[in-house]
Amino acid sequence: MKSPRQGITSTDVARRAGVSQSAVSRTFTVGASVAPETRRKVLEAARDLGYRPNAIARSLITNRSRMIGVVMAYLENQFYPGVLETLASRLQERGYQVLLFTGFKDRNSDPVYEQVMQYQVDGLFLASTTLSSGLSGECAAAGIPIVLFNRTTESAQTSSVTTNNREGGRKIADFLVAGGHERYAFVAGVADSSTNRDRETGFCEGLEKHGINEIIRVAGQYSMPAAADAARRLFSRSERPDAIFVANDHMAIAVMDVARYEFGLNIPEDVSIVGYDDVGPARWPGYQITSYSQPLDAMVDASVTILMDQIDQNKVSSIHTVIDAELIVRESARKPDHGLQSRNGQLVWTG
Amino acid sequence: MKSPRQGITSTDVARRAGVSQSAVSRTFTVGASVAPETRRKVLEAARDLGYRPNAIARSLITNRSRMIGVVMAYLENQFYPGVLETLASRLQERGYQVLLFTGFKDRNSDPVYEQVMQYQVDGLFLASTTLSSGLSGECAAAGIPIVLFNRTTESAQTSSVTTNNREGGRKIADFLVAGGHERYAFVAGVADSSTNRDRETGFCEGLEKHGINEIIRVAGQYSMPAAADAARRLFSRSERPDAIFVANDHMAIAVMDVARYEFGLNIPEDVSIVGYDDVGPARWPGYQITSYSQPLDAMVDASVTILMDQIDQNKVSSIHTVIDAELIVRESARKPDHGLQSRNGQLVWTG
DNA sequence: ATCTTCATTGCATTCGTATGCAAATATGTA
DNA sequence: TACATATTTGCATACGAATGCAATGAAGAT
Repeated sequence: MKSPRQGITSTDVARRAGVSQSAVSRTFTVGASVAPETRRKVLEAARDLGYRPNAIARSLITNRSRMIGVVMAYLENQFYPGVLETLASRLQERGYQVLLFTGFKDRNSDPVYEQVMQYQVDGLFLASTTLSSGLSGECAAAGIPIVLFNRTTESAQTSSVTTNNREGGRKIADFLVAGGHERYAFVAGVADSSTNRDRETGFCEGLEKHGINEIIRVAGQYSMPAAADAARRLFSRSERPDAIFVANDHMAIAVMDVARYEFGLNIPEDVSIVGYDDVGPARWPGYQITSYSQPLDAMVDASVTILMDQIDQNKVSSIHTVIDAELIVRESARKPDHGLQSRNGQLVWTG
Repeated sequence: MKSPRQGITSTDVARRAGVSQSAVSRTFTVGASVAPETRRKVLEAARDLGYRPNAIARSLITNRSRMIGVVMAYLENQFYPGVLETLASRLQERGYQVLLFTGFKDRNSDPVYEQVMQYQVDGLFLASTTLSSGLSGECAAAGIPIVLFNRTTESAQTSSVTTNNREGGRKIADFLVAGGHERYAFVAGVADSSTNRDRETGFCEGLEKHGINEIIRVAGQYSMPAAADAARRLFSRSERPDAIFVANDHMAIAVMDVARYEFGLNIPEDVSIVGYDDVGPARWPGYQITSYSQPLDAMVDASVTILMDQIDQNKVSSIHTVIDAELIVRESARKPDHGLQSRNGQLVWTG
């Protein structure tokens, strides 16, 4: 039981070291002019007192909080915790912190919006389908760089990092056609998300190119229960599809489980399933999902680069980075007899 | 392309509204004395200018950042993203933000430690096995309340929230014995984590009570690959165990996969597996893990309460909250013919 | 010894908001 | 109307660190 609650300030250190507060500040500022002897005295005093620079006070005067706002509506889809982890890691390497906004699935997201603006974040990493539009306008006006992660928009003042979702959809179509399927289905994510739209467009384009014009489309809302429902509808049809592209792995898992445990189907003998993201469970022996891999590290690096550049140059611009990705072939879909290639231990579809 | 980068301040608003800066501040401070008419003028001016209070500046003067530092070494175990999501949600409801520290699996955690201290967090939520000891001492000295989540310690100045891990271990022992097993094994987490230690102790106690003194112990390090290795060792023994308690579900999944796909074992016919946490995948049809459920919401609520109380009272104390939990019975372990009870749609072991 | 040059240092101010205090105004009472 | 009381307001200052500017001192050049 104690309650000091008032910290050691640079002035305290200065007094003990017998120098001015400025000298203390300069000691903790890289590139500032301090004599070696002064620095030594300051560091000693600082150590004795247990001094740490107050990041809040620094932020006020420098007008830089060194915090990046990270907005992720939910973390249930395993893809996002992974993103968060590497993102935090990369940012911390550069001396930036993560101010996290998440868990507002159902609640109103207005407060989030207010908080983001009040905390003077230096940049914003948006990985949430909702509220992208509102925030981006306001931030652009405030000169705060934004990067949309795994989604994009036409807005002139936000940047984005995605994989080539449209090409991904196309390649998946090619792959499934090469596997010799007959009835194709698509389990969609949230309809108005750019990512879902592009994957769907690409998939349809790809199938049409092969003369396939009938695609059964069901909505999975990027959620497991919704995807499971969608799967039930699919498998209850008289003409059951034998090739299903599910807009992400998170939903694909639900679809596979319904296929196996509710309809007794064998995968891939009875039905082929292809996912997107290549999340952890996709690699588990029970799933082995053939999935379009989103290279997480590269995507995060690209995002961080965009943010840092704009912060350093103090100007907001609109950069859209599209990362190359591959279709990793595992066991959840029938394999074509050509176009497969082994690349560092993984089988890849090269068409 | 633009670069304003200088915000609207309370003084700007004051000028436009024809009042003092104090009046503006008071308008945005709950409970402060402002005449309705003044407030109206201020709010109007604020809206016109797009003013938002600067949380950084406020923190400096109030000596409260309204940020809680959250330290989670890694998010791979699905339990933690769930915790993070509800925690962020609860904190935001109370006007607190989450400053997240994660992704330092391999890297040195010293910098993390420095950052936490510099950012003047009002409290600290520690869900990381490592670095708990170092941080807790320093924070206690600085008067910052800490709560250890899902781990505990004897330190007089930190609080903790856990389930009754020891009793959990005991109940699992009872359950497995009631199921009529013969050879028992334990797949451990990180050896020196309090959580693992308690679960193990309870499990051994429970078995001994039934006269079982031989338990095969292998180390899983709370990681899937390590747990898979551990499982391989277990199943390669001449006398294969038929009852395994795995210290958490994350590892249990790996153990089950190895059992099924590498050793062709049937679960629970050939081997019973019990996990801990009751994470999302434990409920997937392919796993259906019998697992000791950690009530996430209750644990988070308890943690938040502890932190908020101590922040409000401005004193650090040591509170250890132990939450009641239950063994949820599913299909990964042979079921006893007694002691089971259905409770809101789930089967629970009541011994 | 005198003058330049350059590195260090301290002073004073600044960032944007909150708040104690005293002044000013409004409200109620006799 | 005069006075007491309650409410509202602005002034001035504080929070902790960074930084432009001028002063100081040391080193080097002549």
